[in-house]
Amino acid sequence: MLDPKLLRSDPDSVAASLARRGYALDVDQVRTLEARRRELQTRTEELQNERNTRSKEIGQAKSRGEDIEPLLARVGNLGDELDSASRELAQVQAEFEAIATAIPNLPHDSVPSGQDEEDNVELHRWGTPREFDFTVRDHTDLGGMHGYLDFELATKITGSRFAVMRGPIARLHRALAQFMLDKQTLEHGYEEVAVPYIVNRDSLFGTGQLPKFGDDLFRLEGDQEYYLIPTAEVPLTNIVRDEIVDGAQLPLRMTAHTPCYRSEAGAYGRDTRGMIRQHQFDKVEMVQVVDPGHSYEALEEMRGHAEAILQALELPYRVVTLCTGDMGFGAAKTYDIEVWLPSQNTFREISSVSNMEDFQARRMHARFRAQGQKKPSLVHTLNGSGLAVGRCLLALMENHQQADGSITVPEALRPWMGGVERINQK
RNA sequence: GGAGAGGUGGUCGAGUGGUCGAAGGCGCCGGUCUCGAAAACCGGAGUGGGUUCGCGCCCACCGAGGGUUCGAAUCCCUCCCUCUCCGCCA
Repeated sequence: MLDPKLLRSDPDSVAASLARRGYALDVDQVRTLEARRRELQTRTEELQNERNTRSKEIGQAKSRGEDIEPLLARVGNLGDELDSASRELAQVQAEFEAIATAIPNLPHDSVPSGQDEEDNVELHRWGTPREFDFTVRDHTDLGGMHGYLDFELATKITGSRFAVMRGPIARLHRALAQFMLDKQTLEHGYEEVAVPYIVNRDSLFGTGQLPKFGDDLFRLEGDQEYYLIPTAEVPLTNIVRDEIVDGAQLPLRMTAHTPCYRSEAGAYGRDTRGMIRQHQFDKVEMVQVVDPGHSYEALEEMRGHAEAILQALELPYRVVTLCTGDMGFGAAKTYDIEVWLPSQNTFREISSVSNMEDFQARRMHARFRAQGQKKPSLVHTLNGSGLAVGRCLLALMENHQQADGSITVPEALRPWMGGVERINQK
């Protein structure tokens, strides 16, 4: 959520900034609502003041043993007037709120303008895609050779966009997650957190998935309004919801390995083959809660934490700065890390690292108190994949495949694979 | 599933219709003392919002939402949550 004060005081420059990301803010509507709000709020508060004053007088008169009848008469229909005024005010405020919570974050000045992924700007590349002297198999074929990766089975058990992994591939998947967690906790200073995979509406509102993007979520049946998490960003970031953190404790660095559930509504027909786009996938997520003065340093740092995983796994990748049109709802700036996929002869997203600035913090009322500061201020929140485990698995299979279909385990990963150097096809 | 207890400020905790935004403790900030610190003592400070150039003034907030009343932390209703015991269970 944007700062409502900014939205009120300077809707024109807010609109200009939003226009960069293709969002048309109805400035006239904001102005009209704001004028009405001001009028109604002033009136309501005046009436409340009057009621309070009169009631106090009655109380005092009563305690002195005086007759309160004349005072009661003076109250008249104050209550009715107040009622209608506050009702109208609540309505206008709700309208304003509905508009405000649906507005995406303002892009940072350093974010390139653009419409879609075509306009993203490459920052740098790492590694060189391998030259293969045999016909490259994609991960679906590699995994399918001996039933280590079975999509048909998953379709029977559940439906489309699910996978069953078995044997060495299941182990490789597990090893990757463990490796990533250890890297983030032992080398990059994150605290490992185990979180619920089911969250409530408030949490999803806090990180920005609700109210606008409910279609992308799996909602559970039952009395409670519960949802499966689309990413560990939700439970991790909501740790600081409604909290005032001691400034000395910042930055908070937290990581979690969780499954992620996405309905992928609107993605029909895209990436239907293989495990690029699944309803359920594992991810190691990084979240930082930082002092606003340091959030862009933290963003660069987190990008490095994600890159370190790919480097250790010897997977070529590139980093792009998302353009204004391609950024997520709550992000002020986002880097995507895209891993090389030989079968597709292109780079595919494997991590997304974003600075949300105070966008989520304002929705969550996540604040901190700086040393010696009287007033709490909003924190900045950041999140990034470190990394998507499923996509990492398929990237590893494809990039490190051999002519016979076996897969070389990168050296850095072997300790998590019990020393296994190569996954043979039986 | 059954029975009970409870949700109050950064935190703990008092408060059952009228200057209660709320005692007290802890923690925090400032001061005195000290070479410095600790202790002790004195003082200060809730959060959000409106309005004003500003001092300030005003409004809301005691889990959430309704209701009763001139007036609600306090009474009534609905809901949510937490804890304890029993049952069941990984």
